[in-house]
Amino acid sequence: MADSPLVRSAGEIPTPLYHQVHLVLRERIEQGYYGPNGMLPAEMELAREFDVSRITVARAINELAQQGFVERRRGAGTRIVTRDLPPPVPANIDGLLENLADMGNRTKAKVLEFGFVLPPLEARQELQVGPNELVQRAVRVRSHNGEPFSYLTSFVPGYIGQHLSEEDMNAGSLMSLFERHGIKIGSARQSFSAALADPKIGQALAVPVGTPLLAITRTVLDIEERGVEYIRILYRTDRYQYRMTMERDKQGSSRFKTAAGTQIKNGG
Amino acid sequence: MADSPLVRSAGEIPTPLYHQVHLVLRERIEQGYYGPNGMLPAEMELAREFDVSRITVARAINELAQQGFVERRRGAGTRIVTRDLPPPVPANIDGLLENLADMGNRTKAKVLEFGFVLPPLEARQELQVGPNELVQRAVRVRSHNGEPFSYLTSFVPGYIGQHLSEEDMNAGSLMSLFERHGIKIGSARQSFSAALADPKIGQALAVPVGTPLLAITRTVLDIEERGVEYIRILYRTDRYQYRMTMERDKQGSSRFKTAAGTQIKNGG
DNA sequence: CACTATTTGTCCGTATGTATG
DNA sequence: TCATACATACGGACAAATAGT
Repeated sequence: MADSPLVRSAGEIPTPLYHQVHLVLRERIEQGYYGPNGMLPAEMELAREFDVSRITVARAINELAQQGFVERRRGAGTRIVTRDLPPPVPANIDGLLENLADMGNRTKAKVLEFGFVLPPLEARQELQVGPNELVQRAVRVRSHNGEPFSYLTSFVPGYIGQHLSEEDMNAGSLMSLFERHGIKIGSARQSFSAALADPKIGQALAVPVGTPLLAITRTVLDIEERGVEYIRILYRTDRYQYRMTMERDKQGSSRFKTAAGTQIKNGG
Repeated sequence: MADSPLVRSAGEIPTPLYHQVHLVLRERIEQGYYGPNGMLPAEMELAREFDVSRITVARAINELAQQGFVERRRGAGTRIVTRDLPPPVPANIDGLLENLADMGNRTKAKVLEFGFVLPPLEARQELQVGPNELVQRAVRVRSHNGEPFSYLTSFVPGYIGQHLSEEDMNAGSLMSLFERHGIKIGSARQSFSAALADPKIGQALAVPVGTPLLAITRTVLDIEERGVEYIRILYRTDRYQYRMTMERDKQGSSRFKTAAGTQIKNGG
């Protein structure tokens, strides 16, 4: 019952308490934590759980009500409004899979920033470029059916980036662009993490600040193991999922053969 | 030069101006916008650029100085600190990889909740069990070197769960337990998302409420495609990363062979 | 119908944080 | 550095609506 503290402004992140509570409640509602057509716990109960004052909880809930997530009635409590039609589970999961190279074909990218810069540390390490070597940096937002779902910051070594114009970045996949310029993709490694939307990213993805985002960092190498692209992608989790399947190999060992793909969710 | 506008609290997002300025400046420095060993523009200049008061800019810069990104000297301006000595890349990345079955061996799990329940909707769908069929539910926290890094909620069909005691859940991997009871793991599918720590999870993982977490949802099937386990895992991103490598196959097609693994980060 | 417990709605006073000029 | 204005957050108090007995 002793709960973990929220981030007081004494700490690191100066985000108002009521807004933090708001975000957590919003996510719970969307995840079905309180059930469909359910009731939110009473203000006092939530105040105890989050260890804040009732007024702070009330303000968080009022914003939920203002956004149509709940309905409040004095004396009766707070009812969760059922957003019609819970997102249908796709009938054919595998049919919706898209691999890395296909991604560009079904989506559109908009270039927000473009230029040649001295790369940040991680990019330098991953791409194995010198400390004073310029790399091409691009910030883009990728959309599907006009709905933004990912925010990309990419770094490409200068000797490759010279051949890529800003218009190129608008186009489909970088993979096909690379191929066209004689660069043979050899391998890629990527890692998964999570991050919060800050004001800039939140605006670009049309989500509130503080929304949790899936973060994928990827390094692409050519067949001679030279760094070709270092990219960090932030995904809206309500519009995008990274899926993978693993199958045991025939030997029955503990190793799995894996296949990865992504799924863009249907409109919400 | 024209930058995206800051978000006044009058608008949607209640993030202090000085912190927004702080974030933008920090990113510029990391991206090399002002060059290495460069000087930050004067406070008044930045104040004009961001259209805020000089004091607001000063506060943002002071936080940068406190975090070691810049050095301030009265009358001389603000100098960007180059931090060389990049954090050493682990000598052997692949040596740190752990696959699914190995996970249990190096970590300890603590059972927080344990019992037989009617499963929530997604669990029922994934495991293909009837609406009134009981399944075993367990909530655990997994730790490495005494540091919690993941929060697991698992569902196992009743006919399997009968054979698994609460003590079993403390032990190593479920995979080896399954094998011991004659269940042949066939395949698994998982998807990646992100979520926020609520008070309960925040306490279990020792992070503040609102911390972004990597969320992995996994369904394990036996060789006859029957659901064996449905599990949702929330990971601290500062202590855990999910990595995967992809290698182009020999045909040169757009398909990749993938191998996945996880890395528990060293203590911070 | 009244009585009560619960819950939301509203106000006060106070303290601190934020942002401006 | 100061004065000012506004936002945030707290505890306390009370009123008003609701549901159950």
